[in-house]
Amino acid sequence: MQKKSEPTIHDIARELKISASTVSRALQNNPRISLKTRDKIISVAERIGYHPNTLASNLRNKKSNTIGIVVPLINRNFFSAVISGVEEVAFKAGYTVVISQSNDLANKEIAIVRSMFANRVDGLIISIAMQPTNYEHLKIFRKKNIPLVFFDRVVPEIEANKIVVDDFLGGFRVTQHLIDQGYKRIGHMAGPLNLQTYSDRKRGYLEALSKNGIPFEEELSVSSSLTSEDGAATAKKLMDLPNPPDAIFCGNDTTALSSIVYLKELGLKVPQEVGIVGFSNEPFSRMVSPSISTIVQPAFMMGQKAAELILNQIEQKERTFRTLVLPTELEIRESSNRRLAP
Amino acid sequence: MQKKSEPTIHDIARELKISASTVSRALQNNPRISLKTRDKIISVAERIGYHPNTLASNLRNKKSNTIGIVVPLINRNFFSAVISGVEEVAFKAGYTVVISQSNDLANKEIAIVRSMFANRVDGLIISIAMQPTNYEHLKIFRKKNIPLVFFDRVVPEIEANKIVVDDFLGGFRVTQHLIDQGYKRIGHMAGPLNLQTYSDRKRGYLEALSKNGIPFEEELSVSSSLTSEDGAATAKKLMDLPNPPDAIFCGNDTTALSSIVYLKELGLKVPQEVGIVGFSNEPFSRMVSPSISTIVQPAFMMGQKAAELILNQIEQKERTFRTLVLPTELEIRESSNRRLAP
DNA sequence: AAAAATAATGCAATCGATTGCGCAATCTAT
DNA sequence: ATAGATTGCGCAATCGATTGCATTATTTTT
Repeated sequence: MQKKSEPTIHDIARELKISASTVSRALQNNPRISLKTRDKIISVAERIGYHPNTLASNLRNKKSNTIGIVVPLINRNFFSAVISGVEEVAFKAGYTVVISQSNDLANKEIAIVRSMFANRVDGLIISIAMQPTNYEHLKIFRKKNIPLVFFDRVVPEIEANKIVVDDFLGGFRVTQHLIDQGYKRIGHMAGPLNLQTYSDRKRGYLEALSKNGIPFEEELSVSSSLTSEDGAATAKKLMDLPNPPDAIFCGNDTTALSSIVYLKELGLKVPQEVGIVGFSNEPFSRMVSPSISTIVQPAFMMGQKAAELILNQIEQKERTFRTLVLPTELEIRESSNRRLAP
Repeated sequence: MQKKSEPTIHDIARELKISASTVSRALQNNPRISLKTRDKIISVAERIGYHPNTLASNLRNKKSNTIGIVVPLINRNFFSAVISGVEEVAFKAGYTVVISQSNDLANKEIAIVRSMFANRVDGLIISIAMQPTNYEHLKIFRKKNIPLVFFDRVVPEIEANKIVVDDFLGGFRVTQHLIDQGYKRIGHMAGPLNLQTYSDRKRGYLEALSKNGIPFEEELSVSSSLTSEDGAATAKKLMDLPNPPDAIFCGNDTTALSSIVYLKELGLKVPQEVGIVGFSNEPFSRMVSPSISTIVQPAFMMGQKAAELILNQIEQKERTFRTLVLPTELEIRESSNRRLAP
């Protein structure tokens, strides 16, 4: 269907027998235009239903007033909380936020990032997909000097502002906590180790074992994509070992939950017989039974910081790159708390 | 920082001493350009790192190849599944999808929708916020003839393609099921009744009561925003009644879960003493204990259909408006199943 | 009242890609 | 060899908003 053509500033100009320049300036409250003229312009604009064409404006200004944000999955609470944080700050500053998800697939991420670039976003905030690539699609943001902020899952080789949580300390604390609870054989359900997030958590795990004089056994750490299905499968793998663990530090809450379900099926009691700790504090974690001990990340704040960083970059206040490391907290709940267990 | 100016088709043209028209046509594989010239153009384009400026192209074409989707909350499984369905179909058809969330706030919804309009999305798919408005921001899509598809939460007074699930039948089945299980006094935790979704569910509930000769008592139906907190508060309200219900049909799974938690605190057994059914099948619902009976909605399919409808409209294959009603299924789990309960 | 200063507005180019129309070069047919 | 067809490409306008520079209208100054 033929697009009805929208009224433009030229239509307003024609109606009032003035120039489009004047209309444009009036609509931007440029003081060079008299109040009288401006009022006339505004009233005509309203009458004919004028809506500025941002495309034209963006083209001319080389600026879209839009910030792109790319996450692996929007339905992970951690990511949606980060998004909300970004939105809060960006909206206040007059920016629009466009969200996309990569589904952890490299190709989709590449397509999305290209499209955002093509649409000339003023900045990009991204947590990269699990599936590894060469990150050429992100390097062009650096090359073209378009503000880029990584959060949570970062690309070490690209120079940019980055915000991460202290995954190492998180992993360390989880493991130390399990040891303190008297668990003797602690397994680890790791994420893809090409991502620093997950390798740091594992390093924390190893460090805690080592500090406590517990030898690490390769078979006790299994890496996967951390979907719900992976959780059950990995739990099975671990429990099928000749010498199975009596506690599992899971890479996220989703796998922690599916592990608990699997252990229940085996007739094992959590936390009495097997301790479980997750990571990221999904909302269901405190509601399920047993409630899941987990690492709480300041997701909303992470989003706020990411937005602040990118706005600073866009507005050229900053020329150096920083890596912010945000703190995490261990929230001890039932799934790892033998002392409180009935 | 001065935006480094991107190479354009004019740069390519200058380099090869040909016109920009030719470059433009070559890059679109227009047969009017000879293979030899095209190859030269493409190789120069690659060498100098040319990336088309979609803004300019969209402006000229009055088309952005973008579909907007607005949902109340991206971290509700139902909505993120719909989004995934939309994305799947839209990507295949060569469209980009931009996602935004209204947080159920009218003002944010208005701002988002305006911005999408200003950016000239080719179509908009929306599930409206709980907070009611006059929907002027959506009516302009109709006025300007820009394709608009409502899903789940629709605006009855606006003529457009709509996709809903059979909420009435869903509500009916839930209630009938509870009656079949022998529950005698069935409460209902309703959503905001200005939304058809929720009023239909309530109508289903009323119809089932009536069919079974059970008189409806006003105090047994409480309306709220259905957040987790609302769930616990409403459950308290219902259980504090002089004659409290022995079953609750909750407006969603989130409130079903928080109700269960609250009932447990009261020392009441679910489903033995109180039966609970939710709506929408969040992933946690089958994992928690007791697992939550719920209504399964074909969310992903809903997204696919929404995308198909909007693509048809964009490509002018359709001129009439339809309302698709998708089926739902009752998934009986532990929270309402007295017979299986230990 | 003429000159100078100030205020208000217009002209035309620009952002980058697209496209109708026309011109020139090459090829085909007679 | 020449009219006619075909192929390959360029000119210039267009999409809608913005802005440096000029121009005109108005006010102030002497």
